[in-house]
Amino acid sequence: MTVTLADVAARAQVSPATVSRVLNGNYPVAASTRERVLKAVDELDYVLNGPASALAAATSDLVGILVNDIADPFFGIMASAIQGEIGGPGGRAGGERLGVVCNTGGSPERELTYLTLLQRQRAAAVVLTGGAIENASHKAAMDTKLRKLGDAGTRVVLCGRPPAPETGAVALTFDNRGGGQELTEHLIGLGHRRLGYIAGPQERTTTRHRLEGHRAALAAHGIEEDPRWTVHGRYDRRSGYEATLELLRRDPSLTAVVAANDSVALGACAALRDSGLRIPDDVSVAGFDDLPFSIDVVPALTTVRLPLTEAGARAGRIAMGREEAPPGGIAAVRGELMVRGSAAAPRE
Amino acid sequence: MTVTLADVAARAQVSPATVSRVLNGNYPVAASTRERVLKAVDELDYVLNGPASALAAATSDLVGILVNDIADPFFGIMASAIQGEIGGPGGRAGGERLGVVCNTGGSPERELTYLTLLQRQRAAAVVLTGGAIENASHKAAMDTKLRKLGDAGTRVVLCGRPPAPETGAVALTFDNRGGGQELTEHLIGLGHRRLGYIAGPQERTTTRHRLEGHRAALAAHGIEEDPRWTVHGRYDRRSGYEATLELLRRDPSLTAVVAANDSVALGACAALRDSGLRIPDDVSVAGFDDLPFSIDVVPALTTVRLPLTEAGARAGRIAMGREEAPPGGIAAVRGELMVRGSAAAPRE
DNA sequence: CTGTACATAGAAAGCGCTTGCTGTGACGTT
DNA sequence: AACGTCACAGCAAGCGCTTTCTATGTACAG
Repeated sequence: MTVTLADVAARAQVSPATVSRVLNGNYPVAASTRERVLKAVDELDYVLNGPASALAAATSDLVGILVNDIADPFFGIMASAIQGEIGGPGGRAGGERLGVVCNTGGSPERELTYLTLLQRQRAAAVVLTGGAIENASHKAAMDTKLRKLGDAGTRVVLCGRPPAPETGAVALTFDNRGGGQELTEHLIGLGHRRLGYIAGPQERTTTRHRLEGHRAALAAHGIEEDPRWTVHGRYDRRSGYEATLELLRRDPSLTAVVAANDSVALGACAALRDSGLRIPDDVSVAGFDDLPFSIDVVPALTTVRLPLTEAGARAGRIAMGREEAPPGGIAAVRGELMVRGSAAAPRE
Repeated sequence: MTVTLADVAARAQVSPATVSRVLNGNYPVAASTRERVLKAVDELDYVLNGPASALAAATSDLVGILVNDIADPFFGIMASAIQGEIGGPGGRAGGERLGVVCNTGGSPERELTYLTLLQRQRAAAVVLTGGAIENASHKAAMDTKLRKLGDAGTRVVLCGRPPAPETGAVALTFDNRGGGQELTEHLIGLGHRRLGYIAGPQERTTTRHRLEGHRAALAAHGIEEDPRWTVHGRYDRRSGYEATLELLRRDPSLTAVVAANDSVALGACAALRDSGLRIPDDVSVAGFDDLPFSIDVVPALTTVRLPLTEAGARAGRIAMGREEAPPGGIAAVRGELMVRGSAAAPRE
């Protein structure tokens, strides 16, 4: 029914071994033989049996990409960049690799489940994106899993995630703390003294780091933070809208709103506008990430640019063994402050 | 080094066959035995070897999801919904399935490559989302591939794609044509007579169908279309911005702009605003898809709601064999006109 | 008390591929 | 002229699992 290696071998009048070697190209095969084999492959329309090959070779050509929320461009962009680096040559077969993105939905269980599934498939590499969940037992379980994956020969890369020492995973970490600090310092430099902050979900490293940066900036300038100025929410637009309304309710004298990310910032803008406030005249707004739409909105968003595409591509290359891991297995990726129209000096 | 089925069997004092049966749960095993096996699995921290199992059983637990652009929420939402339905029970193992999303980037070659890779992995199912590319030779190649996949036992589902008869694939098709027509008719009903249209990329079925619907509406109302009123672009915000500027340049008397999708519509809004035009007072804007942010922008977008989540979930269920395919293997999914603030009667 | 049916476990034959090792001619060397 | 050397090609042993078929023990009926 299905065409196998043996069929191709028979047709090309060679042994299965030879066919395998032609397909994998890691053993000398005479040009004429190779040609004959390729012709047979073509004529028979042969498709390699992945599982069989993975079993025999003890590695597969699967590369897993874990994301928190596939519907969020933040992850979409990274996933896209990572996938872009997968599929080129570099592996045993010099062949295509199947880059697969797995959507955890931010759930710790699913994160672990996917890792097991990937482990089961003997994935060639795994890239984990986005912040981690701060929960001791989950972190321990993850670390164990990552170490096992690594031990089994799967290359593990963390992209935009805090490092996990002891697991052998390479980490490309976003400097969320530094970015957050720089952003808030910019606002303070503009003259703002009463700044609302819309944070992401609790228990996520990204949320905590950005918030810490924000607070460090306040502290550095002797601004005492009012607890009412911080609201937690999700990393989406709607959440930004609601949180802003809440912030305004708590303290209408706020002159700036710093959002956990650009989507949230967009929601914040909408809420401010709906409340009859002008941006940046009445209230300044700042985001984080610099997603593509951020330069496009009105007014353009002051934000911190995270090199999502570059970091993703690099993570992909490292995962493919095409680029060396940074010294120590850890590299911090800095954000860049993008000064645009949504933030200006407060009135008078 | 790695723990195998045999190790578990030895530890549990049973045969490998029994362990396999416990794990797959499709053969009677005495409760006490099962317990012993599971205990051994746990103690040894055993992880099934996917490739080996796929080889022996001639099926794998991989489910492929093909998307055009993973960074676009349109696809992200569908992918998310599809994946949500994967992983539950329903398969031979009652076990987890690995839902993997593959990003084609709209490239015909990559589409085909991914399909081959999935075929190679003996995927359990494949869901293709988004419009197809209108190119005879590519379509033929795709159809051949899809038929082969189907013949090999892979369930193939098209979600938001035109049907591919003869391939045996189940199709859930969005009624882009009907939606486009209804939308434009709404605008005409409001009194608009000069409508610009920002279409998506040429050669995509989605683009063509929406545009056809738009034109059908114009024709139905005896409006002769000016060729200057249509501009083609990509399905993103920036493209909408540029196309709108172009439209305005060509004919400043336009009273409405219909966009290929919501992202494009957002870009259009920005361009209009930057041109000093108010929405909807000076120019009405309409989108398509009703992505989450569309209700949230200012003014809220009049658009056609496509039940992305529902359709994706249904496609996922069909792919998993958890829901029956629609009669004839084809179901049309209708869009729903969402009347909101971005479109109003033209002035005077 | 024997015979038949049933429930459960094991033996063993692959699934389709990779790869270490073993030929086997064709060359080049002394 | 005899003998390494090399470049290829083939043999065959698995990789770790599933599954058919068979064996065994137990229960129940006659």
